[in-house]
Amino acid sequence: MTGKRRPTLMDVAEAAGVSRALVSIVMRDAPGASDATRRRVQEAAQALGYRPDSRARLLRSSRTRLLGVSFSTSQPFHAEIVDAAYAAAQVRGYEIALSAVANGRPESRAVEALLDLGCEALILISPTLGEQELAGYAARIPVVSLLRDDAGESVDSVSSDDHAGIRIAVEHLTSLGHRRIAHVDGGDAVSAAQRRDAFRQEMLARGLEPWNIPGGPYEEAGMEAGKQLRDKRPTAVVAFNDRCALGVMESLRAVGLRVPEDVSVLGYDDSQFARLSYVQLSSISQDAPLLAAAAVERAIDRLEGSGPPAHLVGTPHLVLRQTTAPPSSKSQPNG
Amino acid sequence: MTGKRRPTLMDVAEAAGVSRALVSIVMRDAPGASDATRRRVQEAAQALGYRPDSRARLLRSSRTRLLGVSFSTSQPFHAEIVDAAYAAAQVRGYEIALSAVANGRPESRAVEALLDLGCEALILISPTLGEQELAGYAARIPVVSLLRDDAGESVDSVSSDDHAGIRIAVEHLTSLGHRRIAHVDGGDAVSAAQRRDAFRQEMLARGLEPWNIPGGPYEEAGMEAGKQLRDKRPTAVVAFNDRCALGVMESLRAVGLRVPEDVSVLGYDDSQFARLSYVQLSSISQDAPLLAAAAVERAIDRLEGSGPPAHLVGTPHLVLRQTTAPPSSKSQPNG
DNA sequence: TGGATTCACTAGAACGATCTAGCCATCTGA
DNA sequence: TCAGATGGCTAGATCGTTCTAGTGAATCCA
Repeated sequence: MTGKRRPTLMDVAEAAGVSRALVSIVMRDAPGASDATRRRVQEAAQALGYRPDSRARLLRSSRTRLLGVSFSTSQPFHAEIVDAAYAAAQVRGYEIALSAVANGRPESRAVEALLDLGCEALILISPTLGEQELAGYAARIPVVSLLRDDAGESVDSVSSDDHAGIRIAVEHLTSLGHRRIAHVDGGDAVSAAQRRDAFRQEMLARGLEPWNIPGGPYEEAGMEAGKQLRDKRPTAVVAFNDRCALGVMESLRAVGLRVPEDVSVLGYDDSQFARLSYVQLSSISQDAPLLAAAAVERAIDRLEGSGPPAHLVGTPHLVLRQTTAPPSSKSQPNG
Repeated sequence: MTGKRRPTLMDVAEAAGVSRALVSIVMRDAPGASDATRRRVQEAAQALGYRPDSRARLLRSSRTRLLGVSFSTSQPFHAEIVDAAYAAAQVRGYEIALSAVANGRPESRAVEALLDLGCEALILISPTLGEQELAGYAARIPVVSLLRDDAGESVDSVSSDDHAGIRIAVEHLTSLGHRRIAHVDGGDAVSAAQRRDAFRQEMLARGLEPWNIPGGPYEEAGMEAGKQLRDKRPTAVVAFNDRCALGVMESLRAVGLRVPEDVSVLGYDDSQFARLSYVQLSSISQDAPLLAAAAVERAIDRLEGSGPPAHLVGTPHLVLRQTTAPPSSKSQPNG
C-alpha cells in the first residue's frame, strides 16, 4: 500500500558516493563541502525524492528552530494572527508548530503538546492560564503572551495600547464635531476596564462628559445597551469591539435611526465583521498581524540571547469606513 | 535561564532503580512489568516531572499515531472542524498535528510539513490541490478529503450531500406554502453547480418553476443578486450559503422589504454568521463537526487496515431560526 | 623546506525513545 | 528430577538525523 519506505540520508549518501555526514552538510547548506560535490549530492537527493525527516532532525539538533503557537478554534481572529506568524517566522528561518485550544482540550494540553514537540519558545495568543502556570512554563523556555499584557513579569508580552486606541477614537469623533459621545463598554471582558478608563480620561481631558454604558463583547450586549441610547441620544458611540458595535447599530436601526446620519458608530478590532461589505464599520485596528510579527521577533530575540522578558506595546490606528460622519445639524441640540 | 534539561527515560530509570526499557514499558502501559514496579516507576516519573519526548518516540516507533490535518486560516469555518477532529482523534487514541494553509504558504507546503512530522494519514479540509498531486500523496499514506468529493479515486472523501441539502431547503419552503422560490447560486464556487442542479430538479419535481439567479459565495454577490429580486419578487429565496444570504437580506432591506414577513430567506452552512443573534438566519447545516469525526474515523480505519478508499456522504439538516415563515397573503398573487 | 593553517571529507558517537533477543528465576507436569 | 513454559526484567541495536573529532591533502608563509 505505502510503496517503499521513504529514502534516508544513507540512501542519498550511497547514491552520491559520499558519507552521510556530507549529505547532511549539503542539505543544511552548512559550510564544508565543495561546489561540485554539493551539486552531485543535490542531484542524488532530488532523484530519490529525499526529504529530511524532521523528527530525527529535531531530536538530534539542540536547536530545533521551532516556535510553538497556541490558538483558540473559537476565535476566528486568531487565525489571522497565525497567518501572520507563519510569514514572520519564515523570514527568520524558523518553523511554526500549531496547537489548538479546543472544546475539551484546555490550554495546558495545547501548551504541553508544543513542549513535547520540542519547541524552543512559545507564543500564546490571549492566554487564559494563570500567572503561576505561565511562570512555570517560562522557567523552561521563553514564553510570549500575545494580546494580553498582564500575564506576569516572567513572560514577554506583545499587546496593543488600549488607551491610545480609545484616544484615537475620541479624537476622531470630536474632530468630526461630536460632543455627546457614549461608550458601550465590554463588561468584564479582557481589556474592557482599560478602555473604559481611557474613555473617561480622554473625554474629561476635552471638557466633555464621559458617558459610559455597560455592555459586553458580543452583539447581544450591544443591542441591550443600544436600547438605553434611544431616550437620551448621543451623536456618536464608541463600542467596546466590532461585534458590540453591530449590536448597537442593529438596535438603533430597529427604532428607525440611521448610521451615520443620525448616530455615528465606531467599532474596535477591525475584525472581519467590520469589513463585511454591507457593514463597512469604521473601527480601531490593533493590527494583529503586526503584533503577531512582533511576537515572533520577540520570541526569536529571546532565543538568540537578548536580555530579560520585555513588554512591547503596539499603537492601534483608525480604519475609516462608512459608519462615522459629522453630526447632523438637527441632532445637535445646541452649538 | 532554561533551568536544567528535561528529564529522560534514563533519569527515571536511575531514580527507580530499573532499566530504561522497563520504564518505557510502564510509560506505554505495555505488558511486561509487575504491578509493584509499575507503581514505583510511575512515582519516580511523577517526581521528576518526566514527559516522554514525542520526537524521539515518533522517530523510533513505526506507528506514530499521528494524524495530520491541514486547514485554511482564511476559513473561520475550518476552525470548527479542527475542534471536532481533536475530539474524535482523542477517543481513538490518536494525536493530531496541525498545519495551516496561509498567506504565502500554499497547501503543498502545509501537507509536506505534516509528512515531515511523520503523520500516518492526512485529513485535508476542502483541498484545492489537483487530483494528480493528491494521488501522489495518497500513494504514500492514506489521504482523506473533507468537504470535497471530487478529489479523485485514490483518496478517501467525506463530504455532504448537496442534493439532499437543497431538497430539504425546497421541502421546508414549499411546506410553508411558498411556490415562487428563487435560488441565488454560488457562481463557480465549490459545490455551486451541484446545488444549482439540485434546486432545478427539486423544483421541477414539485411542478414549480426553477428560478435561478447568478450569485457567489460572499455578501457582495448576494446583494447584487438581491437587486434582481425587487421587480419580479419571489416569496422565498434559497441562497448558496449564509454570507450570500446576508447580502440578499441586506439588499431586500434596502428597499424596505422585511424578512421573513415579505420574503423568506434560507442560508446554507449554518455558519457563525447565521448564528449571530441579530441575524438568526435559518440555514442548512452540513454538520461539519460530524463530518470531521467521520473523516478521522475513516483515516484511522484505513490505517488499521480496511480496504480501498471509500467515499462517505453525510446528510445535511435544517436549522430553523427566524428568517423563514409562511408567505404573507398579500405577497401571494394567486393560489 | 617544513610547520601551521585551511579545506573537503569521514567515522562514530550522540539524541531519547522503542524493539528484539535473551537471561534468570519460578512454576508446571510427567 | 528435569525439560519446557512463563513472567519479570535488561542489554544492546535501532530509528534518521546532527555533531565532534579527526584524517589526509593542498596551500600558505617565513
